[in-house]
Amino acid sequence: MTSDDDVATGHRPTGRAKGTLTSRETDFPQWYQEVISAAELADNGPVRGTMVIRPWGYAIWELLQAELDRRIKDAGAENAYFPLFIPESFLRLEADHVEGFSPELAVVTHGGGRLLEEPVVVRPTSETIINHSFAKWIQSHRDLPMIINQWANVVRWELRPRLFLRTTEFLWQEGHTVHASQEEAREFALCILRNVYIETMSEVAGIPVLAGHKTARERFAGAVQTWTCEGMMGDGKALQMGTSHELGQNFSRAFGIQYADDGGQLQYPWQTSWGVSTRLIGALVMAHGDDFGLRLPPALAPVEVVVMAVRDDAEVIRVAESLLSDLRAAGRRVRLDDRTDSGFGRRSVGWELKGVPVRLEVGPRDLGEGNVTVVVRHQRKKVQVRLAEAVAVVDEVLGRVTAELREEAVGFRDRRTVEVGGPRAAADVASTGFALVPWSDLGEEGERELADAGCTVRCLRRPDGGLAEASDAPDSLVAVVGRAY
RNA sequence: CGGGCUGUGGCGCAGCUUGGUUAGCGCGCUUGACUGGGGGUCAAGAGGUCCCGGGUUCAAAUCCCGGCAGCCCGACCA
Repeated sequence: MTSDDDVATGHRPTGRAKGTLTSRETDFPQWYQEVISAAELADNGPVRGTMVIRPWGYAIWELLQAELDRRIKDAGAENAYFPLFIPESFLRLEADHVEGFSPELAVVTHGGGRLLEEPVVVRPTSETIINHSFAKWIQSHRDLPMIINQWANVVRWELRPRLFLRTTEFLWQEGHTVHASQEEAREFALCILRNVYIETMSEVAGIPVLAGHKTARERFAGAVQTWTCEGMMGDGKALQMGTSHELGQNFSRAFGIQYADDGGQLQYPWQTSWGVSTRLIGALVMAHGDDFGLRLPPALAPVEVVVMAVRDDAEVIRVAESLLSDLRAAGRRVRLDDRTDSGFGRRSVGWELKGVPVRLEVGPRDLGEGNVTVVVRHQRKKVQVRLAEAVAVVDEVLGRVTAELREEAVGFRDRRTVEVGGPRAAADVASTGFALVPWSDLGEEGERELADAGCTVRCLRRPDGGLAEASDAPDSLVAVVGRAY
Protein backbone atom coordinates (compact mmCIF):
# COMPACT_ATOMS: atom_id res chain seq x y z
CA MET A 1 0.00 0.00 0.00
CA THR A 2 1.43 3.30 -1.05
CA SER A 3 -1.02 5.79 0.40
CA ASP A 4 -3.84 6.01 2.85
CA ASP A 5 -6.37 8.81 2.55
CA ASP A 6 -9.71 9.47 4.06
CA VAL A 7 -12.34 10.01 1.41
CA ALA A 8 -14.83 11.94 3.47
CA THR A 9 -15.05 14.86 1.13
CA GLY A 10 -17.88 17.23 0.51
CA HIS A 11 -20.48 15.77 2.84
CA ARG A 12 -22.38 17.69 5.47
CA PRO A 13 -22.07 16.25 8.96
CA THR A 14 -25.61 17.16 9.98
CA GLY A 15 -28.95 18.01 8.55
CA ARG A 16 -30.30 17.38 5.11
CA ALA A 17 -28.29 18.35 2.10
CA LYS A 18 -28.97 18.05 -1.57
CA GLY A 19 -28.55 14.52 -2.74
CA THR A 20 -27.41 13.12 0.56
CA LEU A 21 -29.07 11.29 3.39
CA THR A 22 -30.48 12.93 6.47
CA SER A 23 -27.87 12.24 9.12
CA ARG A 24 -28.62 9.56 11.69
CA GLU A 25 -28.13 12.05 14.47
CA THR A 26 -30.61 14.53 13.04
CA ASP A 27 -33.47 12.10 12.57
CA PHE A 28 -32.81 8.38 12.81
CA PRO A 29 -36.21 7.17 11.57
CA GLN A 30 -35.99 9.52 8.60
CA TRP A 31 -32.49 8.30 7.86
CA TYR A 32 -33.72 4.69 8.01
CA GLN A 33 -36.44 5.35 5.44
CA GLU A 34 -34.06 7.19 3.17
CA VAL A 35 -31.44 4.45 3.26
CA ILE A 36 -33.98 1.81 2.35
CA SER A 37 -35.14 3.88 -0.56
CA ALA A 38 -31.72 5.06 -1.71
CA ALA A 39 -30.12 1.62 -1.44
CA GLU A 40 -33.09 0.20 -3.36
CA LEU A 41 -33.88 -2.34 -0.67
CA ALA A 42 -37.65 -1.98 -0.66
CA ASP A 43 -40.69 0.12 -1.46
CA ASN A 44 -44.03 0.41 0.24
CA GLY A 45 -46.70 -1.73 -1.37
CA PRO A 46 -50.07 -0.33 -2.44
CA VAL A 47 -51.85 -1.84 0.55
CA ARG A 48 -50.84 -0.13 3.75
CA GLY A 49 -48.24 -2.11 5.65
CA THR A 50 -47.17 -4.23 2.70
CA MET A 51 -43.69 -4.18 1.26
CA VAL A 52 -42.09 -4.68 -2.13
CA ILE A 53 -38.67 -6.19 -1.59
CA ARG A 54 -36.48 -4.98 -4.43
CA PRO A 55 -33.69 -7.04 -6.02
CA TRP A 56 -30.93 -5.65 -3.81
CA GLY A 57 -32.94 -6.30 -0.66
CA TYR A 58 -34.04 -9.70 -1.83
CA ALA A 59 -30.48 -10.71 -2.69
CA ILE A 60 -29.49 -9.92 0.89
CA TRP A 61 -32.39 -12.04 2.09
CA GLU A 62 -31.32 -14.94 -0.13
CA LEU A 63 -27.81 -14.86 1.31
CA LEU A 64 -29.16 -14.73 4.83
CA GLN A 65 -31.57 -17.50 4.03
CA ALA A 66 -28.77 -19.71 2.77
CA GLU A 67 -26.72 -19.15 5.95
CA LEU A 68 -29.68 -19.90 8.17
CA ASP A 69 -30.96 -22.83 6.14
CA ARG A 70 -27.63 -24.61 6.26
CA ARG A 71 -27.44 -24.27 10.05
CA ILE A 72 -31.07 -25.26 10.51
CA LYS A 73 -30.46 -28.42 8.53
CA ASP A 74 -27.28 -29.07 10.51
CA ALA A 75 -29.48 -28.97 13.61
CA GLY A 76 -31.46 -31.84 12.12
CA ALA A 77 -34.40 -30.13 10.47
CA GLU A 78 -36.10 -30.97 7.20
CA ASN A 79 -37.90 -28.35 5.14
CA ALA A 80 -41.57 -28.67 4.25
CA TYR A 81 -44.41 -26.40 3.25
CA PHE A 82 -47.82 -25.96 4.85
CA PRO A 83 -50.84 -24.02 3.55
CA LEU A 84 -51.29 -20.28 3.73
CA PHE A 85 -54.95 -20.68 4.70
CA ILE A 86 -55.90 -22.02 8.08
CA PRO A 87 -59.41 -22.92 9.27
CA GLU A 88 -60.41 -20.30 11.78
CA SER A 89 -61.40 -23.02 14.22
CA PHE A 90 -57.78 -24.24 14.42
CA LEU A 91 -56.70 -20.98 16.01
CA ARG A 92 -59.29 -21.36 18.73
CA LEU A 93 -57.93 -24.71 19.89
CA GLU A 94 -55.20 -23.11 22.00
CA ALA A 95 -56.61 -20.39 24.24
CA ASP A 96 -53.55 -18.18 24.75
CA HIS A 97 -52.60 -18.52 21.11
CA VAL A 98 -55.92 -17.28 19.74
CA GLU A 99 -56.07 -14.50 22.29
CA GLY A 100 -52.60 -13.34 21.30
CA PHE A 101 -53.19 -13.31 17.57
CA SER A 102 -56.85 -12.36 17.15
CA PRO A 103 -56.28 -8.61 16.87
CA GLU A 104 -53.84 -8.99 14.00
CA LEU A 105 -55.53 -11.67 11.90
CA ALA A 106 -56.46 -11.23 8.25
CA VAL A 107 -59.59 -13.30 7.70
CA VAL A 108 -60.91 -14.47 4.33
CA THR A 109 -64.69 -14.59 4.35
CA HIS A 110 -65.37 -15.06 0.64
CA GLY A 111 -64.10 -17.53 -1.90
CA GLY A 112 -65.23 -18.44 -5.39
CA GLY A 113 -67.69 -15.59 -5.31
CA ARG A 114 -69.61 -16.72 -2.25
CA LEU A 115 -69.57 -16.44 1.49
CA LEU A 116 -67.50 -19.23 3.05
CA GLU A 117 -69.21 -21.44 5.60
CA GLU A 118 -66.15 -21.28 7.80
CA PRO A 119 -63.86 -18.28 7.38
CA VAL A 120 -60.19 -19.07 6.83
CA VAL A 121 -57.43 -17.02 8.34
CA VAL A 122 -54.24 -16.12 6.56
CA ARG A 123 -51.50 -17.64 8.72
CA PRO A 124 -50.00 -15.30 11.28
CA THR A 125 -47.76 -18.27 12.20
CA SER A 126 -48.24 -21.95 11.52
CA GLU A 127 -48.32 -23.72 14.89
CA THR A 128 -51.91 -24.79 14.42
CA ILE A 129 -51.86 -26.09 10.89
CA ILE A 130 -48.54 -27.85 11.35
CA ASN A 131 -49.68 -29.52 14.55
CA HIS A 132 -52.74 -30.72 12.71
CA SER A 133 -50.36 -32.64 10.46
CA PHE A 134 -48.15 -33.74 13.34
CA ALA A 135 -51.17 -35.35 14.97
CA LYS A 136 -51.53 -37.53 11.90
CA TRP A 137 -47.85 -38.26 11.39
CA ILE A 138 -46.88 -39.12 14.94
CA GLN A 139 -47.88 -42.47 16.38
CA SER A 140 -44.82 -43.93 18.03
CA HIS A 141 -41.76 -42.86 19.96
CA ARG A 142 -39.92 -44.02 16.85
CA ASP A 143 -41.43 -41.05 15.00
CA LEU A 144 -39.68 -38.67 17.37
CA PRO A 145 -38.05 -36.29 17.38
CA MET A 146 -39.83 -34.64 14.48
CA ILE A 147 -38.03 -31.54 13.30
CA ILE A 148 -39.66 -29.51 10.55
CA ASN A 149 -38.84 -26.11 9.14
CA GLN A 150 -40.69 -24.02 6.61
CA TRP A 151 -39.81 -20.86 4.69
CA ALA A 152 -42.95 -18.86 4.18
CA ASN A 153 -44.74 -15.56 4.26
CA VAL A 154 -47.04 -14.71 7.17
CA VAL A 155 -49.57 -11.95 7.75
CA ARG A 156 -50.15 -9.97 10.90
CA TRP A 157 -52.25 -6.89 10.37
CA GLU A 158 -50.13 -3.96 11.50
CA LEU A 159 -51.35 -0.49 12.34
CA ARG A 160 -47.94 1.12 12.62
CA PRO A 161 -45.88 -0.40 9.81
CA ARG A 162 -42.19 0.20 9.18
CA LEU A 163 -40.37 -1.37 6.27
CA PHE A 164 -38.71 -4.65 7.31
CA LEU A 165 -39.29 -4.01 11.02
CA ARG A 166 -43.03 -4.27 11.21
CA THR A 167 -44.96 -5.03 8.06
CA THR A 168 -48.33 -6.66 7.59
CA GLU A 169 -46.82 -9.38 5.44
CA PHE A 170 -43.30 -10.60 5.95
CA LEU A 171 -41.04 -13.50 5.01
CA TRP A 172 -39.60 -15.79 7.59
CA GLN A 173 -38.52 -19.23 8.59
CA GLU A 174 -40.51 -21.10 11.21
CA GLY A 175 -39.29 -24.30 12.80
CA HIS A 176 -41.62 -26.69 14.60
CA THR A 177 -40.42 -29.67 16.55
CA VAL A 178 -41.79 -32.54 18.62
CA HIS A 179 -39.83 -34.35 21.32
CA ALA A 180 -40.39 -37.17 23.76
CA SER A 181 -39.20 -35.24 26.79
CA GLN A 182 -39.33 -31.75 28.18
CA GLU A 183 -35.55 -31.71 28.59
CA GLU A 184 -34.96 -32.65 24.99
CA ALA A 185 -37.37 -29.96 23.78
CA ARG A 186 -35.73 -27.36 25.94
CA GLU A 187 -32.28 -28.40 24.75
CA PHE A 188 -33.41 -28.15 21.17
CA ALA A 189 -34.89 -24.68 21.58
CA LEU A 190 -31.57 -23.57 23.05
CA CYS A 191 -29.58 -25.33 20.35
CA ILE A 192 -31.39 -23.31 17.68
CA LEU A 193 -30.92 -20.14 19.67
CA ARG A 194 -27.19 -20.69 20.00
CA ASN A 195 -26.09 -22.61 16.93
CA VAL A 196 -28.36 -21.00 14.39
CA TYR A 197 -29.53 -17.60 15.54
CA ILE A 198 -26.78 -16.19 17.71
CA GLU A 199 -24.13 -17.60 15.45
CA THR A 200 -25.65 -16.20 12.27
CA MET A 201 -26.30 -12.81 13.77
CA SER A 202 -22.89 -12.47 15.33
CA GLU A 203 -20.57 -14.34 12.97
CA VAL A 204 -22.30 -13.74 9.65
CA ALA A 205 -24.10 -10.42 10.15
CA GLY A 206 -21.63 -9.00 12.64
CA ILE A 207 -24.42 -7.90 14.94
CA PRO A 208 -23.83 -8.67 18.62
CA VAL A 209 -26.93 -9.83 20.49
CA LEU A 210 -27.94 -10.26 24.09
CA ALA A 211 -29.74 -13.54 24.66
CA GLY A 212 -32.11 -14.49 27.41
CA HIS A 213 -35.72 -15.39 28.07
CA LYS A 214 -38.83 -13.25 28.00
CA THR A 215 -40.92 -12.32 31.00
CA ALA A 216 -44.45 -13.73 31.17
CA ARG A 217 -45.70 -10.44 29.83
CA GLU A 218 -43.58 -10.56 26.67
CA ARG A 219 -43.80 -14.30 26.03
CA PHE A 220 -45.12 -15.77 22.75
CA ALA A 221 -48.83 -16.55 22.84
CA GLY A 222 -49.03 -20.23 23.72
CA ALA A 223 -45.43 -20.77 24.84
CA VAL A 224 -44.21 -21.72 28.31
CA GLN A 225 -40.82 -20.14 27.65
CA THR A 226 -39.59 -17.75 24.99
CA TRP A 227 -35.87 -17.34 24.32
CA THR A 228 -34.81 -14.24 22.46
CA CYS A 229 -31.91 -12.47 20.78
CA GLU A 230 -31.93 -8.72 21.28
CA GLY A 231 -29.73 -6.37 19.31
CA MET A 232 -29.02 -2.69 19.90
CA MET A 233 -29.62 -0.47 16.90
CA GLY A 234 -27.74 2.70 15.98
CA ASP A 235 -30.12 4.89 17.98
CA GLY A 236 -29.80 2.78 21.13
CA LYS A 237 -33.16 1.08 20.76
CA ALA A 238 -33.62 -2.66 21.06
CA LEU A 239 -34.67 -4.93 18.24
CA GLN A 240 -35.93 -8.45 18.87
CA MET A 241 -34.07 -10.32 16.17
CA GLY A 242 -35.20 -13.88 16.71
CA THR A 243 -37.09 -16.06 19.13
CA SER A 244 -37.10 -19.73 20.08
CA HIS A 245 -40.02 -21.04 22.11
CA GLU A 246 -40.60 -23.96 24.41
CA LEU A 247 -44.25 -24.80 23.89
CA GLY A 248 -44.52 -27.44 26.59
CA GLN A 249 -47.48 -29.71 25.87
CA ASN A 250 -49.88 -26.88 25.14
CA PHE A 251 -50.28 -27.61 21.46
CA SER A 252 -49.88 -31.36 21.64
CA ARG A 253 -52.81 -31.49 24.06
CA ALA A 254 -54.84 -29.00 22.02
CA PHE A 255 -54.29 -30.94 18.79
CA GLY A 256 -54.30 -34.43 20.21
CA ILE A 257 -50.74 -35.33 19.29
CA GLN A 258 -49.93 -38.55 21.12
CA TYR A 259 -47.33 -41.23 20.76
CA ALA A 260 -46.90 -44.67 22.25
CA ASP A 261 -43.74 -44.78 24.33
CA ASP A 262 -41.52 -47.86 24.51
CA GLY A 263 -43.78 -49.26 27.19
CA GLY A 264 -46.86 -48.82 25.00
CA GLN A 265 -48.21 -45.92 27.05
CA LEU A 266 -49.80 -43.00 25.18
CA GLN A 267 -47.96 -39.76 25.88
CA TYR A 268 -48.27 -36.12 24.93
CA PRO A 269 -44.97 -34.96 23.44
CA TRP A 270 -43.11 -31.72 24.11
CA GLN A 271 -42.66 -29.09 21.45
CA THR A 272 -40.70 -26.08 20.29
CA SER A 273 -41.06 -23.43 17.62
CA TRP A 274 -38.62 -20.80 16.45
CA GLY A 275 -38.31 -18.15 13.79
CA VAL A 276 -36.41 -15.27 12.27
CA SER A 277 -37.68 -12.98 9.56
CA THR A 278 -36.89 -10.29 7.02
CA ARG A 279 -36.76 -8.02 10.05
CA LEU A 280 -33.10 -9.05 10.16
CA ILE A 281 -32.54 -6.88 7.10
CA GLY A 282 -33.81 -3.94 9.11
CA ALA A 283 -31.36 -4.92 11.85
CA LEU A 284 -28.52 -4.94 9.35
CA VAL A 285 -29.44 -1.45 8.20
CA MET A 286 -29.83 -0.01 11.69
CA ALA A 287 -26.91 -1.74 13.37
CA HIS A 288 -24.25 -1.04 10.75
CA GLY A 289 -25.49 1.77 8.54
CA ASP A 290 -23.81 5.17 8.62
CA ASP A 291 -24.56 8.60 7.20
CA PHE A 292 -23.41 7.43 3.78
CA GLY A 293 -25.70 4.42 3.60
CA LEU A 294 -25.58 0.72 4.23
CA ARG A 295 -22.47 -1.13 5.41
CA LEU A 296 -22.81 -4.79 4.58
CA PRO A 297 -20.81 -7.67 5.99
CA PRO A 298 -19.33 -9.51 2.99
CA ALA A 299 -21.23 -12.73 3.64
CA LEU A 300 -24.51 -10.87 3.17
CA ALA A 301 -23.41 -8.51 0.41
CA PRO A 302 -25.01 -9.32 -2.96
CA VAL A 303 -21.85 -7.83 -4.44
CA GLU A 304 -18.69 -8.09 -2.35
CA VAL A 305 -16.49 -6.17 -4.73
CA VAL A 306 -17.41 -3.76 -7.46
CA VAL A 307 -14.76 -3.04 -10.05
CA MET A 308 -15.26 0.48 -11.34
CA ALA A 309 -13.87 1.57 -14.64
CA VAL A 310 -13.22 5.25 -14.11
CA ARG A 311 -13.02 6.07 -17.82
CA ASP A 312 -14.11 4.55 -21.06
CA ASP A 313 -10.58 3.66 -22.08
CA ALA A 314 -9.44 0.46 -23.73
CA GLU A 315 -6.67 -0.26 -21.25
CA VAL A 316 -8.85 0.62 -18.27
CA ILE A 317 -11.59 -1.71 -19.45
CA ARG A 318 -9.10 -4.47 -20.17
CA VAL A 319 -7.61 -4.29 -16.67
CA ALA A 320 -11.01 -3.99 -15.02
CA GLU A 321 -12.24 -7.08 -16.81
CA SER A 322 -9.11 -8.95 -15.93
CA LEU A 323 -9.52 -8.06 -12.23
CA LEU A 324 -13.14 -9.10 -12.47
CA SER A 325 -12.26 -12.57 -13.67
CA ASP A 326 -9.44 -12.95 -11.14
CA LEU A 327 -11.79 -12.07 -8.29
CA ARG A 328 -14.47 -14.33 -9.67
CA ALA A 329 -11.97 -17.13 -9.88
CA ALA A 330 -11.15 -16.46 -6.22
CA GLY A 331 -14.80 -17.15 -5.45
CA ARG A 332 -15.95 -13.57 -4.87
CA ARG A 333 -19.30 -12.08 -5.77
CA VAL A 334 -18.11 -9.30 -8.01
CA ARG A 335 -19.61 -6.84 -10.46
CA LEU A 336 -18.14 -4.65 -13.16
CA ASP A 337 -19.30 -1.05 -13.23
CA ASP A 338 -18.37 0.26 -16.65
CA ARG A 339 -21.17 2.79 -16.96
CA THR A 340 -18.71 5.47 -17.86
CA ASP A 341 -21.45 7.52 -19.48
CA SER A 342 -22.66 8.17 -15.94
CA GLY A 343 -20.64 10.39 -13.61
CA PHE A 344 -18.02 8.83 -11.42
CA GLY A 345 -19.33 10.50 -8.28
CA ARG A 346 -22.83 9.29 -8.93
CA ARG A 347 -21.67 5.72 -9.33
CA SER A 348 -19.44 5.81 -6.25
CA VAL A 349 -22.19 7.22 -4.10
CA GLY A 350 -24.59 4.61 -5.43
CA TRP A 351 -22.38 1.68 -4.42
CA GLU A 352 -21.67 3.31 -1.11
CA LEU A 353 -25.39 3.66 -0.39
CA LYS A 354 -25.86 0.01 -1.27
CA GLY A 355 -23.16 -0.97 1.20
CA VAL A 356 -20.82 -2.88 -1.12
CA PRO A 357 -17.84 -3.65 1.15
CA VAL A 358 -15.05 -3.00 -1.33
CA ARG A 359 -14.69 -0.95 -4.50
CA LEU A 360 -11.80 -1.31 -6.88
CA GLU A 361 -11.31 1.86 -8.89
CA VAL A 362 -9.43 1.39 -12.13
CA GLY A 363 -8.44 4.60 -13.90
CA PRO A 364 -5.74 5.90 -16.23
CA ARG A 365 -3.95 7.79 -13.48
CA ASP A 366 -3.56 4.68 -11.33
CA LEU A 367 -2.68 2.47 -14.25
CA GLY A 368 0.04 4.86 -15.33
CA GLU A 369 1.77 4.03 -12.07
CA GLY A 370 0.86 0.37 -12.14
CA ASN A 371 -1.70 0.80 -9.36
CA VAL A 372 -5.41 0.47 -8.67
CA THR A 373 -7.37 2.12 -5.86
CA VAL A 374 -9.06 0.02 -3.19
CA VAL A 375 -11.90 1.71 -1.31
CA VAL A 376 -12.99 0.14 1.96
CA ARG A 377 -16.62 0.97 2.58
CA HIS A 378 -16.99 0.45 6.32
CA GLN A 379 -14.09 2.78 7.10
CA ARG A 380 -14.39 4.97 4.01
CA LYS A 381 -10.70 4.61 3.33
CA LYS A 382 -8.95 4.66 0.00
CA VAL A 383 -5.62 2.98 -0.56
CA GLN A 384 -3.59 2.56 -3.69
CA VAL A 385 -2.09 -0.85 -4.27
CA ARG A 386 0.04 -2.44 -6.94
CA LEU A 387 -2.11 -4.00 -9.62
CA ALA A 388 -0.57 -7.39 -8.97
CA GLU A 389 -1.48 -7.21 -5.28
CA ALA A 390 -5.07 -6.09 -5.75
CA VAL A 391 -6.75 -9.46 -5.39
CA ALA A 392 -4.76 -10.29 -2.28
CA VAL A 393 -5.55 -6.92 -0.70
CA VAL A 394 -9.25 -7.30 -1.45
CA ASP A 395 -9.11 -10.70 0.15
CA GLU A 396 -7.44 -9.32 3.24
CA VAL A 397 -9.94 -6.48 3.57
CA LEU A 398 -12.99 -8.69 3.09
CA GLY A 399 -11.58 -11.03 5.68
CA ARG A 400 -11.72 -8.41 8.43
CA VAL A 401 -14.86 -6.38 7.64
CA THR A 402 -17.32 -8.41 9.66
CA ALA A 403 -15.18 -8.55 12.78
CA GLU A 404 -14.58 -4.80 12.61
CA LEU A 405 -18.26 -4.04 12.16
CA ARG A 406 -19.00 -6.28 15.11
CA GLU A 407 -16.36 -4.67 17.30
CA GLU A 408 -17.77 -1.28 16.49
CA ALA A 409 -21.28 -2.42 17.37
CA VAL A 410 -20.11 -4.07 20.59
CA GLY A 411 -18.33 -0.89 21.64
CA PHE A 412 -21.36 1.21 20.88
CA ARG A 413 -23.67 -1.10 22.78
CA ASP A 414 -21.39 -1.38 25.80
CA ARG A 415 -21.04 2.37 26.05
CA ARG A 416 -24.80 2.65 26.17
CA THR A 417 -25.44 -0.13 28.67
CA VAL A 418 -25.68 0.85 32.32
CA GLU A 419 -26.40 -1.12 35.51
CA VAL A 420 -29.11 0.49 37.60
CA GLY A 421 -31.19 -0.32 40.64
CA GLY A 422 -34.86 0.27 39.88
CA PRO A 423 -37.56 0.97 37.33
CA ARG A 424 -37.20 4.73 37.33
CA ALA A 425 -33.46 4.73 36.72
CA ALA A 426 -33.95 1.96 34.16
CA ALA A 427 -36.45 3.99 32.17
CA ASP A 428 -34.03 6.87 32.25
CA VAL A 429 -31.13 4.84 30.88
CA ALA A 430 -33.38 3.17 28.34
CA SER A 431 -33.93 6.49 26.61
CA THR A 432 -30.46 6.09 25.10
CA GLY A 433 -29.63 2.42 25.48
CA PHE A 434 -29.97 -0.63 27.69
CA ALA A 435 -30.39 -0.73 31.45
CA LEU A 436 -29.39 -3.79 33.44
CA VAL A 437 -31.61 -4.16 36.50
CA PRO A 438 -31.78 -6.99 39.01
CA TRP A 439 -35.16 -8.65 38.50
CA SER A 440 -35.59 -8.55 42.27
CA ASP A 441 -35.62 -4.73 42.03
CA LEU A 442 -38.23 -4.83 39.31
CA GLY A 443 -40.76 -7.63 39.37
CA GLU A 444 -44.04 -7.55 37.51
CA GLU A 445 -44.98 -4.33 39.18
CA GLY A 446 -41.78 -2.61 38.08
CA GLU A 447 -42.39 -4.04 34.63
CA ARG A 448 -45.73 -2.27 34.49
CA GLU A 449 -44.09 0.94 35.56
CA LEU A 450 -41.58 0.58 32.74
CA ALA A 451 -44.38 0.07 30.25
CA ASP A 452 -45.89 3.37 31.29
CA ALA A 453 -42.54 4.98 30.56
CA GLY A 454 -42.49 3.43 27.08
CA CYS A 455 -39.92 0.73 27.64
CA THR A 456 -39.89 -3.01 28.25
CA VAL A 457 -37.90 -5.85 29.69
CA ARG A 458 -36.19 -7.22 26.59
CA CYS A 459 -34.97 -10.35 28.33
CA LEU A 460 -33.82 -11.90 31.60
CA ARG A 461 -30.32 -13.30 32.01
CA ARG A 462 -27.85 -14.46 34.60
CA PRO A 463 -25.68 -11.69 36.04
CA ASP A 464 -22.76 -12.98 33.94
CA GLY A 465 -24.86 -12.68 30.78
CA GLY A 466 -25.47 -16.42 30.46
CA LEU A 467 -28.80 -18.08 29.80
CA ALA A 468 -30.83 -19.01 32.87
CA GLU A 469 -31.20 -22.65 33.83
CA ALA A 470 -34.52 -23.99 35.03
CA SER A 471 -33.00 -24.24 38.49
CA ASP A 472 -32.09 -20.54 38.69
CA ALA A 473 -34.21 -18.53 41.13
CA PRO A 474 -35.99 -15.69 39.27
CA ASP A 475 -34.66 -13.20 41.80
CA SER A 476 -31.10 -14.11 40.90
CA LEU A 477 -31.59 -12.90 37.32
CA VAL A 478 -30.94 -9.56 35.67
CA ALA A 479 -33.37 -7.78 33.36
CA VAL A 480 -32.23 -6.04 30.19
CA VAL A 481 -34.46 -3.00 29.77
CA GLY A 482 -34.75 -0.92 26.63
CA ARG A 483 -37.04 0.85 24.26
CA ALA A 484 -38.08 -1.57 21.56
CA TYR A 485 -38.93 -1.39 17.88
C1' C B 1 -63.59 5.69 18.57
C1' G B 2 -62.18 11.40 19.33
C1' G B 3 -59.29 15.64 17.39
C1' G B 4 -56.16 17.87 13.59
C1' C B 5 -54.03 17.94 8.66
C1' U B 6 -53.28 16.67 3.45
C1' G B 7 -54.81 14.97 -1.69
C1' U B 8 -51.59 19.09 -8.03
C1' G B 9 -46.40 15.19 -13.91
C1' G B 10 -42.60 9.21 -11.35
C1' C B 11 -41.16 11.53 -6.23
C1' G B 12 -41.24 16.04 -3.10
C1' C B 13 -43.76 20.61 -3.21
C1' A B 14 -45.70 25.90 -4.64
C1' G B 15 -50.14 28.10 -6.45
C1' C B 16 -55.94 28.36 -3.28
C1' U B 17 -56.62 33.59 1.33
C1' U B 18 -58.42 37.81 -3.06
C1' G B 19 -61.70 32.62 -9.13
C1' G B 20 -59.35 35.10 -14.93
C1' U B 21 -54.74 33.77 -20.96
C1' U B 22 -50.46 28.51 -21.78
C1' A B 23 -50.92 25.36 -13.78
C1' G B 24 -45.21 26.46 -11.95
C1' C B 25 -40.55 24.78 -9.17
C1' G B 26 -36.81 21.07 -7.35
C1' C B 27 -35.35 16.03 -7.97
C1' G B 28 -35.83 12.14 -11.46
C1' C B 29 -36.46 10.84 -16.88
C1' U B 30 -35.12 11.50 -22.58
C1' U B 31 -31.64 13.62 -26.34
C1' G B 32 -27.09 16.16 -27.44
C1' A B 33 -22.58 18.66 -26.32
C1' C B 34 -18.76 19.74 -23.01
C1' U B 35 -16.86 17.09 -19.03
C1' G B 36 -14.91 13.34 -16.04
C1' G B 37 -10.63 10.12 -9.71
C1' G B 38 -17.09 11.84 -5.00
C1' G B 39 -24.36 12.94 -6.87
C1' G B 40 -20.38 18.13 -12.72
C1' U B 41 -22.06 22.09 -16.49
C1' C B 42 -24.97 23.85 -20.49
C1' A B 43 -28.82 23.31 -24.02
C1' A B 44 -33.17 21.15 -25.96
C1' G B 45 -37.35 17.89 -24.68
C1' A B 46 -41.14 14.35 -22.73
C1' G B 47 -44.52 13.84 -18.96
C1' G B 48 -50.92 16.55 -15.77
C1' U B 49 -58.50 13.23 -15.34
C1' C B 50 -55.06 19.56 -10.20
C1' C B 51 -58.52 12.57 -5.52
C1' C B 52 -63.96 11.64 -6.99
C1' G B 53 -69.10 13.53 -7.56
C1' G B 54 -72.24 17.58 -7.48
C1' G B 55 -73.10 22.97 -6.94
C1' U B 56 -72.13 28.50 -7.58
C1' U B 57 -70.19 31.45 -11.76
C1' C B 58 -69.38 34.14 -18.18
C1' A B 59 -65.13 31.45 -15.99
C1' A B 60 -63.10 26.74 -10.63
C1' A B 61 -56.74 23.63 -8.88
C1' U B 62 -58.82 28.05 -6.31
C1' C B 63 -65.37 29.24 -3.51
C1' C B 64 -69.61 25.81 -1.39
C1' C B 65 -71.73 20.74 -0.26
C1' G B 66 -71.04 15.51 -0.16
C1' G B 67 -67.90 11.31 -0.70
C1' C B 68 -63.23 8.57 -0.90
C1' A B 69 -58.11 7.94 0.33
C1' G B 70 -53.87 8.89 3.17
C1' C B 71 -51.01 11.08 7.30
C1' C B 72 -50.32 12.88 12.46
C1' C B 73 -51.84 13.09 17.70
C1' G B 74 -54.76 10.84 21.51
C1' A B 75 -57.46 6.48 23.17
C1' C B 76 -57.49 1.15 22.64
C1' C B 77 -54.52 -3.38 21.92
C1' A B 78 -49.91 -6.09 22.77
